[in-house]
Amino acid sequence: MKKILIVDDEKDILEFLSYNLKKEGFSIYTASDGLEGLEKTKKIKPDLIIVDLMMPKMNGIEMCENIRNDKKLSNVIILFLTARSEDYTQIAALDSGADDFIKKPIKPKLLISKVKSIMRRFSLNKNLKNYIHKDVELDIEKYSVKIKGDNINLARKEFDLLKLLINQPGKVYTREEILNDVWGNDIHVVDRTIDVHINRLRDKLGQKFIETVKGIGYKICE
Amino acid sequence: MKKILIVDDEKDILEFLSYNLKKEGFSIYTASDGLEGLEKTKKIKPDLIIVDLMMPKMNGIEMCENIRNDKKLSNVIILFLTARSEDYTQIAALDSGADDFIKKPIKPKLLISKVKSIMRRFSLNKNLKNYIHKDVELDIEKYSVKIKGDNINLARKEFDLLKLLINQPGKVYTREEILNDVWGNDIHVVDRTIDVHINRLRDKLGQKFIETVKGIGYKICE
DNA sequence: ATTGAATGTAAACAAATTGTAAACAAATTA
DNA sequence: TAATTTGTTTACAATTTGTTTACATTCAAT
Repeated sequence: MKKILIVDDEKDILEFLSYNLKKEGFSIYTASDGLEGLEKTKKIKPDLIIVDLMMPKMNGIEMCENIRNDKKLSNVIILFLTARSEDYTQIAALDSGADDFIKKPIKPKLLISKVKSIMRRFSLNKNLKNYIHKDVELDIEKYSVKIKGDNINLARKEFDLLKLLINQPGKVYTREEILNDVWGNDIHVVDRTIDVHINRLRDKLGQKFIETVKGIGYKICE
Repeated sequence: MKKILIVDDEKDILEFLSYNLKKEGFSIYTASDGLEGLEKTKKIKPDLIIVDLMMPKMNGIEMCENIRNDKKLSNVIILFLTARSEDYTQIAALDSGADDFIKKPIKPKLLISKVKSIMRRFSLNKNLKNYIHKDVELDIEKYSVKIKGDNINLARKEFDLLKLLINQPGKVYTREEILNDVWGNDIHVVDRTIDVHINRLRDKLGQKFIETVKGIGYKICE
């Protein structure tokens, strides 16, 4: 389920947006100022953030800049809430890395349509994602993996396998899931093959990065 | 240079937008109705389209839907021009695949900021004039390549291939991407042809400039 | 502690991918 | 037109990657 973080100092707006977006099946999280918003962004890793331009402590633009400067958060979509069409503020906001605007007063139908539309648009480019977990950094576009900044070499299957597991560190992937995702439905290999690849990954990533869950499958340690 | 197609039936607006965007260094193409817009989109393959919602023959939404249904054109960014903030029209437009809106009356500064911002977001540095990476220097206009300042001679395909790869050093280009970009959608050659050209490039640029990513494709070493 | 299933691991083998040279075709130039 | 350059295909060698197997080890349940 897609996660949306809403950041606004006005309680009414938080509730109004929460209500309307929850109805559409999104997981909603809230924060009431920029600092809290930034913290929750790091913790929750939402798919999309709706943030008010004007807030106490840290305004929306600062928050946006902070997020854009953090490699780990670079995939998130940011929508701004603006009171009126303040052109110059918008320019600053766009330059800070915003993806779109929603103008107050907020109209539910347009809001939902906009949120869905922009998510759809972005999910098209989702194979450009990066994953960072602990010391391991995975760049899909470059097909490269770094440990503590040093490049290491993974064979294709090893890469695909790691890519799957690192999607959700902590989640146990069963052998069946792994076979389905990495090998596909058509190709049939003995499931012990997975073990061999896991083994090779451990050689390259360190023994403690991937954990065995006996009788089930494998997971990446949180 | 980035190509922008502007589609509007009002001549004044075409000229106004053309003027402002040309000043910023974009290549501007125009069309005066949806049908013409669609045709020119296919022919020109612009990076971005600015299209009026209300037009004769084929309106903006229909045109947008047509474009979004064509796989070959799916990367283009579409901005809508709307007369007022007509919410229901906007919803339809978003659902049809629009990326953003510009509201009339158009304010040049905001327009340009918006165009640049959205382009930055969707595609990085394509179509620059010169590329310099390590000792290799590539001048698109002169069709020339220098290594440590010395001119070397590349055949056309070799040049096109290098031009693509050097766009994003480190990014792995799959054989499919390469075929699409260097040869185009229509021309079909065996993909081993790429290997041969890579080989020749290596002979000329040095063996270590281009790296093989087995099972995926090629990339330029960072 | 014993047992047996699950997993780790090394090695052998199989398959796939790429490098490379050479032959030929097509395009360009003189 | 002939000569030259460029582009494509092919064949085969070299290399890398993937899979299986066999045996060792671990771990949990008894």
